Amino acid sequence: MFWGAAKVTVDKTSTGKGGVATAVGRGGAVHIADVAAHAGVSIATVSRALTNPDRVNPATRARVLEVVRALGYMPNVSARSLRAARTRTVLVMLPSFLTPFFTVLLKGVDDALSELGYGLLMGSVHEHDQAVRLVDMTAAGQADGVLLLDGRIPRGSARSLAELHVPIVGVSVPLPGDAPVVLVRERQAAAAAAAHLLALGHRRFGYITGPAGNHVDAERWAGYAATLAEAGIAPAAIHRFPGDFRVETGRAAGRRYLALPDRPSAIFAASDMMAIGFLKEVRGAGLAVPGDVSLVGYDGIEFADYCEPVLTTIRQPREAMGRAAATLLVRLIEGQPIAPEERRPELAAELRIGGSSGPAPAS
Amino acid sequence: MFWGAAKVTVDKTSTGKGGVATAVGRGGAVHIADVAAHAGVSIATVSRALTNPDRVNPATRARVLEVVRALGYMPNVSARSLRAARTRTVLVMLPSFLTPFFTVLLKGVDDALSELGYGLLMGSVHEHDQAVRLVDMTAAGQADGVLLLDGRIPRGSARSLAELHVPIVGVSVPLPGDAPVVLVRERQAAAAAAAHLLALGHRRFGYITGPAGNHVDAERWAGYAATLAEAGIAPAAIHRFPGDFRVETGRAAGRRYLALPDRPSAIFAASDMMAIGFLKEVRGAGLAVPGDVSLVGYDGIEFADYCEPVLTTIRQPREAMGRAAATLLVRLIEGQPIAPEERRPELAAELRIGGSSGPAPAS
DNA sequence: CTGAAAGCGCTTACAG
DNA sequence: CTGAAAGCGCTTACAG
Repeated sequence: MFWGAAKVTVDKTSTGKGGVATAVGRGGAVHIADVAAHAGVSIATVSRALTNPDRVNPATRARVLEVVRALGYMPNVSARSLRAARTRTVLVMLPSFLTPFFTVLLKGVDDALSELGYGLLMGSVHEHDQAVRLVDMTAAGQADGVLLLDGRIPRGSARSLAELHVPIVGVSVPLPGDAPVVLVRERQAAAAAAAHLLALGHRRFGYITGPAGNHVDAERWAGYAATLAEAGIAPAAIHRFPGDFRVETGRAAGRRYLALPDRPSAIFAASDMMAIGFLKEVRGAGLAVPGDVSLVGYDGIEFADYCEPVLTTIRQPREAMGRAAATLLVRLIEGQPIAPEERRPELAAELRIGGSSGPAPAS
Repeated sequence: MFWGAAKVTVDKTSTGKGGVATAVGRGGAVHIADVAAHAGVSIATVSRALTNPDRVNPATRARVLEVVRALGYMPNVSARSLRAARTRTVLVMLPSFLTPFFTVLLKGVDDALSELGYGLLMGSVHEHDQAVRLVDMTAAGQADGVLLLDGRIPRGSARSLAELHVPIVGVSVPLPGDAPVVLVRERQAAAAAAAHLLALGHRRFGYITGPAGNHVDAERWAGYAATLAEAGIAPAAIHRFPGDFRVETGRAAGRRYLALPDRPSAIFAASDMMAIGFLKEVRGAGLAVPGDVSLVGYDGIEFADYCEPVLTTIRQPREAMGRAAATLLVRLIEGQPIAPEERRPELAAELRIGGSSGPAPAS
């Protein structure tokens, strides 16, 4: 699924027993020279038949491919990469802990990459030295490009990355220069959440934030606050609960909420995980959702559907985001032209109304 | 995080601007010859200073490493792998869709591998040709060994894998021969679930199964049924709902359950995801959990804690499982001796009582 | 402890 | 359309 050349050499055909088992059995030690000898051609021709089929006489090509199949030959990846100076592999930078959000994004990336004949190397972003390592790995010839899925990458590092001419594409993270970035219309989506809550009659609002400096958090807040402002609610009147997208900070927000003298009746959380944490705490304290407080999350993870009540949320097109980013990166790597207007695709996220949001309490 | 040699050459040191930026800036084109020239030694010495530090004079080594740092040299991975005939990379086979269960397992794998200086290549197992591809990839020199995390691999393929001498370690999946496998005491855990339900007074039981032929499903069923049998409940009297670990099949089980004339009062699901799906359906139909039906899941995913009510479940030591498997595989790859009694470690899984299980209804 | 040299398995101009 | 040959960037016996 992630090794492009596999399409050429294996698949259903080499599943059989016969010569294959023998060949692979002795340690996968079938080399291009073996194929050449069996097919009665030079190794150059074998190589071409595999990587540039149309530069080889059809009959010769057929013979070579038949021998490849019979012997179960698989080109050595290191040798190929070394010589060709490209790995057909992409380094995907993720947070060290794979959340349900990234899991699905990654599936989109994996599927697209696989179709394009590229492999996937995963890199977890731990505390620091992130960007440095990215550059190092690509510079060391381990990958042809980088997919930045983790918005937590510090801006400075992203800048140096771009300057270092490593093909890079971001998802929901602004990159300097003209590096392609797949975006989501965060403001629009957050505005829809605000409009939904306003329509239910709410007038006292809260917001559970993402981590400081995070791009999507800023956008979500901007869309939410702007729409509320249009309805006469000043941003300063919106109670902000600090969070970092994780469930624990949602719980902390819930506890802070419970301690408030004058509680908002509507809460918008910048992630579903935080909404779920908040829900747990306030329901645990005996509050009714949405009877006492309405709640809207963000992301649209599967689990939102299994909350009690079902979480109203903004569904991000995670798989499409991953696919779009992977496709752009491969085009970038392969030097295909990317028009300016294609560099910042903005995908739509949609409000999905569940049971966690309802009419404002009479109060 | 997944590239061993990074420890030698980079980390905090090369973060600076100076020469590094310049060197990396021109495309990472710093080669071992550049380092050798700057340090006034041969490339052989540079190579040794990096891979076999103690075979180099300390003063020479220090000088070389200083130049490496200053130039930001990173050995080319393909060249190194090609020459050394090893990649220091492990291929991890996973289901194509990363569930919360595998996500955490993978984190354990990643952490351990990283500490051991190994990289991680992810392979999703799609429908077929799975094992073939595994062998192909390792045979093609892309990885030094395989970690089998997906119990769905057909036995036959696993057998051929083992016969092909590819270093392989499984998690919760029996492998032929003496290939190491990290196991969990499934029977014991399932027995604990049964004992818990019996203690609550239940006498009518159900079981939501895993996919047909799955090893852990068989073990869980065996432990559950055996314990119930000791209490006088014949296995044939346990209602089996077919499932495959995924949430959808849990929902289907819920619908079947609701249609039953004589409903069991206690259900044990072979996965949390199925328990969550079941919960959703039966609560949606107005049943009370545990008032009408008690529910016990399996896995201990985080989300079990956010269900309403909190799911009683069997918590598997996912991270430890991943770490153990990764460690065994590296030992196998590096030819270190592994005593027979170390080849099948059995980790404990523990019952975690939540709110989804309660006293049997009076009826 | 260090260096010169072979060679890992391929791909790719360069001829023909 | 095909082949001979160079060479990708390293590591590793082999000498010294």
